[in-house]
Amino acid sequence: MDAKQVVTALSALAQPTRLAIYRLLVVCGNEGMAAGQIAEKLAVSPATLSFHFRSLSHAGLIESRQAGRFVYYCANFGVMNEMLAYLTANCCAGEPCDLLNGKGE
Amino acid sequence: MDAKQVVTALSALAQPTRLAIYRLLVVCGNEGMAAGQIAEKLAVSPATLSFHFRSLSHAGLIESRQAGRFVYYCANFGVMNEMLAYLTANCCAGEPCDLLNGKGE
DNA sequence: CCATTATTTTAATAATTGTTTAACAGTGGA
DNA sequence: TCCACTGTTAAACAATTATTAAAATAATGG
Repeated sequence: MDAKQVVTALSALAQPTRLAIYRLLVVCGNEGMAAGQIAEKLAVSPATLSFHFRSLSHAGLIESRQAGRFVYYCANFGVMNEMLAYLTANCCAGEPCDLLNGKGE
Repeated sequence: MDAKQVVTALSALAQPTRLAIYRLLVVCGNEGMAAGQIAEKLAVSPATLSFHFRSLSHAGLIESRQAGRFVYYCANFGVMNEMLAYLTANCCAGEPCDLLNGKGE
């Protein structure tokens, strides 16, 4: 994962509505949740929601699947893991440190 | 850490120059690096750099200390850890899962 | 097929953000 | 004190982004 992709992912999450969408989907796990249900839960208009889905999808943070009339969205954990790895990699020039809760070094 | 703080932190990192600054400081560890050295390394004008420092500082992601004429900046790992925790918390409704590389549940 | 429900697209507007230039403010040495 | 060095601040501009409403597309069941 390169810097550009990380910026795309961070930008996608750096917005209150999109962060709320993502958090909701993280909790839902692989089942995901239908777009309409998310709209209702977060009190966001369908058009606005769709706009934000696009941003999160483009970043690879969420995925969708159609089921009947409904479109289910779910979080893609792989991209999140790669992003976290990028942010914390090579901490403290590789020297032992306890700064990153066991993720560093 | 609440959603608003997380959005602030994510926004701060969601920009190529600021992400580069942060990555550089993560590698530097507690020593940090002087503003001028960062400007040179990243080929960014002092004014632009200062603008971005402000954003990162406001988010709590970096800290500064004056040493003579120089201002040293270093990463604040605590805020990063809190942000990561927020993003991955309560994954899959708390059910066992391997989606978040051992950080979930 | 047609009516209904669900979601996306488009276009317009308002708000936010990044960069540049120039001026300003500390620090330390001559 | 004066001066060079470091870094910050302020104002102006260009570019990007979020939101809304309206129209368009897609899928289902009668």
